[in-house]
Amino acid sequence: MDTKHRILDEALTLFANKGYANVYVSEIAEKVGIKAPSLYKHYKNKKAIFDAIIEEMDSRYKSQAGSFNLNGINPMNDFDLYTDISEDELVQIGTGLFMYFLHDDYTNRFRKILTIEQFSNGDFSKLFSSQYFDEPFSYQKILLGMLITSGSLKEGNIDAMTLQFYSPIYLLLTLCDREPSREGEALKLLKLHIRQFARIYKGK
Amino acid sequence: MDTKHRILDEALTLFANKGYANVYVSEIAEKVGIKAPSLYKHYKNKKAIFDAIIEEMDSRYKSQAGSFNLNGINPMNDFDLYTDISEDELVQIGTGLFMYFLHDDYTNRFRKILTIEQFSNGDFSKLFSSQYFDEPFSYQKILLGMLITSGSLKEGNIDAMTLQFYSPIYLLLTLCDREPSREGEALKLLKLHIRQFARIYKGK
DNA sequence: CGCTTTGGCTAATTCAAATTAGCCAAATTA
DNA sequence: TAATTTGGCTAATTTGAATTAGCCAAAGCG
Repeated sequence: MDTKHRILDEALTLFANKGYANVYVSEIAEKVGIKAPSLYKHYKNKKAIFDAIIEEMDSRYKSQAGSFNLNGINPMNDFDLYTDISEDELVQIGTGLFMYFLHDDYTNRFRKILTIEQFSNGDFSKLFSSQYFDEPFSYQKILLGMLITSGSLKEGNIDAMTLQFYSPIYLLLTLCDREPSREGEALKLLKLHIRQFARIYKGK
Repeated sequence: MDTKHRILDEALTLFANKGYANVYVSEIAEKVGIKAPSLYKHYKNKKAIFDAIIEEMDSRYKSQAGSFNLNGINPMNDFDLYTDISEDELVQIGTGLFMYFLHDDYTNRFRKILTIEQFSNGDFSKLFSSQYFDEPFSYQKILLGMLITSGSLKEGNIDAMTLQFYSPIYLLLTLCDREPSREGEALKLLKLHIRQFARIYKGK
């Protein structure tokens, strides 16, 4: 990785943990292993570093389309995966996705930045909501809808069901972002949640 | 309200929306209607204003004990309220609590501050988790436990049930904090959620 | 009523962080 | 290989927000 990218990378980590205003240019430089003025050979100023991060975040987001899907595959293609799946498999898929979102290098730092900056910037609010509410919600709603249609799941208010399936994942994700040491506990709860959800709604 | 409190109040609003580091002392002063140096007649420095806010937040939190309870009443006392309650009443209580947490002047600004500062400060992480995860979780777990014991709710994994009941409330609360214009939508979903939850788990 | 405290103001001052200037060696390239 | 570009450095400089100094009028009070 060249210096320009290392700067982005270190800045991303720092911004994610302390917020833009609390990070000094000199801190970023130190992490990269250069002196502050050298940064200016790569970026016009501090804001430009931040903007580059946002742009990167944006382009990754767009390229993966929906958020809570598998490798950018759309719900229709995932259908087979979920149609007649065992409880254990469902737990596997759920925890896999959870772990990916929790630990993926970019995903988790972006999420923290969005969390920190969400109130100060309308674009960030929108992006946050889209990425962590609307997209996963609509994706999972489609999925649950198909499972209901196919008879694998009981009928029920689909929005409520989607909310009940997704919200715990979201809650536990934010818990782990905040207190990584609670990951084990979160994972246990996640599994319980998925199993319970499956049991409640399984069978017509 | 005297100047000293007005400072606290305006600072709270500003910190909640932009984060500590992005708020200038001069901004706070302007909102209060005085000049920046005059602030120093009331507080030693900027940090002291922030600390005063945190102290206030802390003392309010402690005085209300558990978070997601009614007026600081403990679960045992709330028991009667929930024991044999209709679906409509449950929706009323749920939305009432939600609206309170969403709109209460202090509660909602404190929550935003915690959200913004949670990653940079271990105390805030802990406080956030306690206030928006552990406390409401354990409170509601007790309540659900009693409802199960009394036969009003079906058996099921109690942790999973608690998570499924509480998480949507949390998710919708954070959505509204971020995008207040979506309150109507959130409220609709909240009601659907409570009804669906009641139906699924009602009757032994 | 005179004295002191309070809380406002304007005009500095301080201080730290961002940025610029300008030098230089190594890498690239024509 | 000579010329240029790249990317590092140290030593300023700039900038702007926080804070201090010091003045003053009005309110409180002995």
